[in-house]
Amino acid sequence: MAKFFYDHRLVEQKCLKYWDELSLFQNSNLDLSSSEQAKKSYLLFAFVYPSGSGLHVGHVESKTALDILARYQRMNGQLVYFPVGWDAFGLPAENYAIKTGIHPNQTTKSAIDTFRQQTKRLAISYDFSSEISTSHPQYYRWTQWLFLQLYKKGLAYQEKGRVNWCPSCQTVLANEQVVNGLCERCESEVVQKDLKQWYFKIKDYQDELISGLDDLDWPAATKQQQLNWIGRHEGINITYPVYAFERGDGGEPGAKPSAESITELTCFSSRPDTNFGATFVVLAPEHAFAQEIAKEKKQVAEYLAKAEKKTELERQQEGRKKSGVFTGYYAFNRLTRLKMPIWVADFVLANFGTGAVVGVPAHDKRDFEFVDFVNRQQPQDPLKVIRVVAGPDGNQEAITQLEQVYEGEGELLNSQFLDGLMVKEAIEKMMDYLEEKGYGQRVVNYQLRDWLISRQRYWGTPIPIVYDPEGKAHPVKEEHLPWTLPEDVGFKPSGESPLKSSREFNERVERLYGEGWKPEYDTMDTFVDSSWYFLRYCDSRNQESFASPKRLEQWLPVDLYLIGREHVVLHLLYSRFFTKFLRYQGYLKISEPFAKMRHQGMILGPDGRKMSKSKGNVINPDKIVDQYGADTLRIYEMFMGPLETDKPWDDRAVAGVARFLRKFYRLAVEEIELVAQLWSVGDRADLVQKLQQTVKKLTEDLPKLKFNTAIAALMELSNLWGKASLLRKTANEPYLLLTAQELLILLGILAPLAPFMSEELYGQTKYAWQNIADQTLGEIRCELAEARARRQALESLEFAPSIHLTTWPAYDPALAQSEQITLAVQVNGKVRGELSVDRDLINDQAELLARAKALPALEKWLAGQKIVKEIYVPGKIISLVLAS
RNA sequence: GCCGCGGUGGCGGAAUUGGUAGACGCGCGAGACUUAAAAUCUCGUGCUAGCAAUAGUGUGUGGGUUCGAUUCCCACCCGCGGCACCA
Repeated sequence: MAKFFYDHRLVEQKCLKYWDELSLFQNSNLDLSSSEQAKKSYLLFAFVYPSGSGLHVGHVESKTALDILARYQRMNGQLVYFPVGWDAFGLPAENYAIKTGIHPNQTTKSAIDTFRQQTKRLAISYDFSSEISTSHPQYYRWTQWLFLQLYKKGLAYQEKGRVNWCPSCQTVLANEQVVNGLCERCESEVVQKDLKQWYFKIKDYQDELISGLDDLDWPAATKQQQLNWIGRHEGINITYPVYAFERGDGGEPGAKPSAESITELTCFSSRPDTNFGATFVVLAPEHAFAQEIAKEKKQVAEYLAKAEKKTELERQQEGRKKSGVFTGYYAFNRLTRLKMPIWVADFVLANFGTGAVVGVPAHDKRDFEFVDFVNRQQPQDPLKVIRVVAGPDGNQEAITQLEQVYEGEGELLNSQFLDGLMVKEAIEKMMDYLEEKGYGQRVVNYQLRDWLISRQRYWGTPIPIVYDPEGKAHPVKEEHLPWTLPEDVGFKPSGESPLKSSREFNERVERLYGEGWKPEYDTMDTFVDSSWYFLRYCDSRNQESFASPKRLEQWLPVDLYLIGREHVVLHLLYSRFFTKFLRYQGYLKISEPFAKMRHQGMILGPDGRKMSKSKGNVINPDKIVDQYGADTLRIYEMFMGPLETDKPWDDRAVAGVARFLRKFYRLAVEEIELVAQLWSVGDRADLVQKLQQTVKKLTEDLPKLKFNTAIAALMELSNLWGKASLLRKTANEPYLLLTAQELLILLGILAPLAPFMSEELYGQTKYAWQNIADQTLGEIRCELAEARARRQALESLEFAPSIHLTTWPAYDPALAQSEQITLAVQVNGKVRGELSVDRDLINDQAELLARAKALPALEKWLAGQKIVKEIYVPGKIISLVLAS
């Protein structure tokens, strides 16, 4: 029985060695002729950070999915490029170095080795000949080159900016490392600090980053998230003159300002229709006018100081609780002729719009909350609440409580020339009016900020900038690239960038640029590394440029990008930004890098929660491969459910997949033997039809990434095959269930999913049938003439060196259809019977209706009833409607 | 609060230009093999009633359109993900 036992360890070892010898799928031909170009397929899997803990079952899912597609496409004659690389810079390796003193170079290298070996073990058909790593000088020299191009065009600039600072770790933290206002690592409170930082001017491309989304085949949710992040808001900047009224002086409706205006304030509003309800103005603490007032007014200065000191944690804990201070100044509302007190409050954001807003408490919850705060403080001089939009039911009552604040659509009131209009029209009319009067100007605002790329970290790409003795920044000369990351640094956190401690780095700069020159000590955000890697893949060994124009034109855009949802905002935005920039510089012809994108779901622990070491619910893929083999792991993960949803792990279901593969193997080996021994084909019409249907199903499902249903189809086939095999065992004379050709078809469709087992069975087939020529005809139990013919047929079969180099089997649509069709027969919408007929009759409505009505099962439903309507949906259903 | 996604057996999930709901797998039950267990194999398995044929019922809830709704429309409930004082 040993020959029916699939020894996955042995087979996998053998196959991996064999594929290595064949260099299977390595050294992809990247220079395509124009006729080949139409068949190119560039498949991209999200860049992997090679962590110390090795490959995760989540990686296995997405890598396998793309691998199946890659193999399927190759078998269909497409020219597939499926590259691999490592997002090797980053914090964990550096933190590990801080803890242990082991250099990140070393830990990263060994982590990559582990990942590569694990990936190969899963038969992921990457082209390892083009492998890249972001920490390799031949990669990051081009990251630096990209920085320099941006610098030349003024898109990389330096500015003082707010950063998250962990006082305990003595370092800057990325936003993602701040969890609820606390440092991710040591849980101390994060403070804000002003540091001079490098930025990329992504805002220059904000409109294109919106419009570019239109034609992409991306999940709608992903596009929406990009849009939300960019946050485009149309509105109007309204300018108000500012006066220093005394309390109680003038400023009542209709009153004229008693003095000349001191200055003007501009407020951004997307709801100018409500301006007749505006009763105050609020400035962000960082607003220039607020800063100016602080010089003369102690209270304001104190408030600004307090706001400045507020940590992210305090801000979050406060929630929507309002605070603020009165400036003593008033803005004049030229529409209502009302004086509007100017306050400073930290609920207004400095970096959106103008940093100043006009308060309409009746129609904005935040404004109402602020009024609530102010009127508690100074009940003798309350801020007013004026309703200017009626509720949906025409409700016009005064607004005195937060719950009544109305932000929706409705009819305008108390608004002079806007009265009676609906909000949408009123907005337009008011904007026209304000522009005409010169009180305002239409503008568009964005939530998107420029990209802060400086990191006070060691393990990253050095920023290629040097400073002259006066402290002025200069770009590193291109001939000095790669601007190598020094190795002689201390890892103990000192509050300064680790690069500062490198003697070699400082000496290098003085040697190359002159005495007193200093290097930039910061490194780049690792998002910079990972936002152009798909370009480098096109020509990853090029020494003269980041990739040759020809290669870039041939392979871009990426045909399918499979990526986790966690990268949906920043990574994609940055990659698109670089692509657009390089296009404008003439390096690229495409304006969007990823034509089609899909997201894999998360694989959850058996308890249904996210896998994590602390929860102890992590599944180690290596163990599954050891126990069941790589094919089982691959197929199980594809069978769990749709690729894009989150799915919990189930150990018992893994065993189910292993059972399926073992059974398939046993049946195939059995059949291979018999094909070599005998010729008579038994009764197997069902099986042949099922085979055809299965080929059809896989041909349709695999390109759509619907692997779970494809695998279910294969299981159905093997169930049927198993039954037929069992039946054969009871027969007197053995017969064939599948011919040689049919068996090869079956192995062919299994190949992308189970590359090891299919290869092994293909090898056995080849061996058994090639040796058949040596057998004497006397051993073959059938008619001599037929035997000759069959043997010739077998000998004429051509075998490729590997099943993975064979062609995807075609199916015969006619054979895939069954000769009989089954129609459901409904009476008053309920299924009451079934009608089986020859397919030929499918369009013979009269005959089918007659037969349906004659069904015995329907007798009791139709007896004595009158049929008022008869419906026939070809091939599907017959519906009879009775008189009620 | 806003945006997005989803809700189908004991579990993972199939099936949507509206046409026999529950494919496939897990689990469970029964049986075969075995001294026995494991493994393997066979049969059964939405729920309720019935020995059974069968009938009723059933895709988060309520309503609507239709001969017919998991699928379309309206209202609501619940869960998940993202953003969050963006004026």
